[in-house]
Amino acid sequence: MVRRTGEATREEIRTAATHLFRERGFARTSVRDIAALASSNPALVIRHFGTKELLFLETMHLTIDDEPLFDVPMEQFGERFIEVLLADDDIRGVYLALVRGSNEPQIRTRLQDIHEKMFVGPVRARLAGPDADIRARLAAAVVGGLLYVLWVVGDEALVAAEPRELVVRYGALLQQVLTERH
Amino acid sequence: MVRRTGEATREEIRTAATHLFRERGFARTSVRDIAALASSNPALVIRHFGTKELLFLETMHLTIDDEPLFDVPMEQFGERFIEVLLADDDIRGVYLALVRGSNEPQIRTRLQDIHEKMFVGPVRARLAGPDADIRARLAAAVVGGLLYVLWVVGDEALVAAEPRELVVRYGALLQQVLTERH
DNA sequence: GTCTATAAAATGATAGAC
DNA sequence: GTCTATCATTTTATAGAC
Repeated sequence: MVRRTGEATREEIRTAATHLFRERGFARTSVRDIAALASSNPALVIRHFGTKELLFLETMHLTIDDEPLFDVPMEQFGERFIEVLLADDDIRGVYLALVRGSNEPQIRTRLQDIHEKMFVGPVRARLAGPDADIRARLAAAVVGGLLYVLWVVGDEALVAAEPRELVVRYGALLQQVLTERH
Repeated sequence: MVRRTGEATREEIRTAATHLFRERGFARTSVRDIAALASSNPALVIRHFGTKELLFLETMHLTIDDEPLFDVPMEQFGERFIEVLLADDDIRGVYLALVRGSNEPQIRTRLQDIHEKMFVGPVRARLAGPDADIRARLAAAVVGGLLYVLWVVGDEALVAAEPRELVVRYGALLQQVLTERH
């Protein structure tokens, strides 16, 4: 067997780090906290992952299944997109940790990557024309605005609103932007 | 004379703090840094302002002149609003510092206040109907989305774009959302 | 009001025994 | 691979002389 017992420890540390970074963010999570939750010790955390920041970058990532998830008619894309984003529980924690940690250049770069792949990409794939890129980026700003207001700012009226109402209203709004009837 | 020399020191500390908090944010600005820039010392900073966080809250605020600035026809409001937000140099630094520091409950509360007064308020004042509040909040999310994408994420294509093009395109987009032609 | 000196605590990371 | 002990630094905040 090639497998070593270290692999299990490594995985426990990774799990603990994922949990804590999502919950408290980068700055408020210490290497000691992670070690404690993983029933390990700080030295091992560093030994396995190098630095706290490398561990953060290794755990804080997001992916989106574009093709299968958005196999809906184009006129329902706006609503469906918002629905998927708000339904996925992983997104919120990772997103918040990245936004609040974005003072660190590496973390900000990760935020850019995720923004590009999760927001800009899916939208641009559904637009055409010479200005498709900038239109997609502005539509992605609209999408990001909802997550920002719900999760970073925490607009109390919107947080307390019926999720379905948010999906319908903001979905329609996004759709309107994408369709762009002048 | 009632004025004491302490007032000048206090003002220098306030100025230094404003500058550094805008430039580097809360976490990356130390009381020592502020004292050094103010040609003072850490003890005096604390003596005058209590804690670093109180000093942060005293310096990081924004106001908007609603009435005089938005004295334009309603159909130009969207573009004008975006134009004003992007033109004001104070906003960016304060906004970034608040977003990145929003792990701290007090800082997040301040962000909520500013969001309410700067974004939700002006928009809602121009909407009517039973759903004016939620529509204003969703439109404010759209507005926040642009600042978020430009300043927090730093979408390189948008940052590099002609400011005028952003104002025109995103202004039209916001206008469309406010006018809401179905 | 001002400042030097320092307290008190927390942090990321490392050395070296096992 | 693991862990104890600790280094080295940085932080906010305070005590007390002037």
